[in-house]
Amino acid sequence: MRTEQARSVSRRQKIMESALDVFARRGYRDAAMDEIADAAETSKGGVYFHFPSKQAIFLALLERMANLLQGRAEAAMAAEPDLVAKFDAALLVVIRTFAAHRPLARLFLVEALGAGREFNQRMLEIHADFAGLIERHLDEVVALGVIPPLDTHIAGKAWFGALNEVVTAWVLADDPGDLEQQYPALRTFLLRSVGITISEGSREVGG
Amino acid sequence: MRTEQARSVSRRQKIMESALDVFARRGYRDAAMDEIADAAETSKGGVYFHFPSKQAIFLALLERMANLLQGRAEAAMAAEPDLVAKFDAALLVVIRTFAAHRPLARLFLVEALGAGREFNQRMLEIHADFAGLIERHLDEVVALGVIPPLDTHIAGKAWFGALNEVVTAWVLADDPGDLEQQYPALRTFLLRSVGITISEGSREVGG
DNA sequence: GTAGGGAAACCGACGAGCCAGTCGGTTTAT
DNA sequence: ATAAACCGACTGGCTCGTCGGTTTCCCTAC
Repeated sequence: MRTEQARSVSRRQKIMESALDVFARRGYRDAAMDEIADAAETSKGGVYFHFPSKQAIFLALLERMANLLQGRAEAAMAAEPDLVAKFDAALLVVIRTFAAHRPLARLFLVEALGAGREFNQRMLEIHADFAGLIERHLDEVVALGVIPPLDTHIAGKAWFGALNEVVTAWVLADDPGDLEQQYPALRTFLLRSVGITISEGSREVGG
Repeated sequence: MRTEQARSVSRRQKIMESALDVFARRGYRDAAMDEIADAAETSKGGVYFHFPSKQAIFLALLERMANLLQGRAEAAMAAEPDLVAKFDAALLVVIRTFAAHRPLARLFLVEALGAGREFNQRMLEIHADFAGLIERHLDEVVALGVIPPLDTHIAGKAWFGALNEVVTAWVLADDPGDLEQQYPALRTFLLRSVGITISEGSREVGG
């Protein structure tokens, strides 16, 4: 009973890993269920035993990624006392997560948008969640008087958009360099946009 | 001869309009050539007489849009003497263009990303072109000492990304309001990010 | 410790639908 | 008459999801 459940969970996991791989390689539309099944060393029927549809696999992958990112970012922020340091930690965590998982980043940032109407609503929510997270923290910082008042709603969206563009460009590049190298400049830019001016070297990016 | 060419050109135009409509309604993958043909009041063979493939139609649409936007933005900038005013004009033109053509904006910002690997490269170039345009103008402004030095390369990308996110959210929203209302806040945000602080009312948005 | 029953997990051929692009033939304009 | 423009049935290929059947696993009874 216990072992059966465990096996089922691990099969499910394996299918998700394989699906991620195939989706990342082919894109959502061109990923065939047969190929996902092969990659997971099972059959199409086996895949359909664990997931009701192709869409469901993709959605599950999307949720997992969103939760992972948001969880990591919030944990990183919680661990830092200083407000600017909180921000740095979150930005760095997101950039490093994407840097370490380019196919996944591609899936998340590129394929998901164009995969079909069914996914747009969910993507919109995910974007809004992240932008909202930023917005709330900015509100906090404004309330404490650390930075001058500003439209935090648009700032949240704009920050998210800026980060999104930088990572997306890296994802699509033929010869992507090290994404993390873009962190200092992006950090400076974002901080300045809300009225905090800091010399770039004030925090090391050491790993 | 003259009339024949003119007819051919106008047929081509009509096919592009119809294709834009169908692509915007269904998305690239789900848009059938038969439907495009019907919408253009012609047949599939007729469409294939004017375009070699489905991809080619989409690419033509993409180019047209990119040229239109870039042309309008540059013209708007050229017409303004003041540096900040140039920026305002360009931003406003882009926002208004998208605001007036939501389906087209959807196609350009959303569908194009997931339409297939063939389009990613072109999209990357288009993004880079716009970011580069911004970057060059920022360089100019920095050189004149109007704003403090900064990494204009990342700033170009970030500006583009911020604008992109705001417009994309509007494109995907169930109940999109007036995009142009987001202009003042976005403008303030972007200007502040490069070290220019201006009260929001310093330029009216009147149409 | 092992037989056997039942359920969970798995398999893969098949049905059914979809659609880009082709091509031989037809219309229209000059 | 000639060539550009147009038509639409058809081909070839693809793939999601189904379903009847098979295997593997676990648990109980003896």
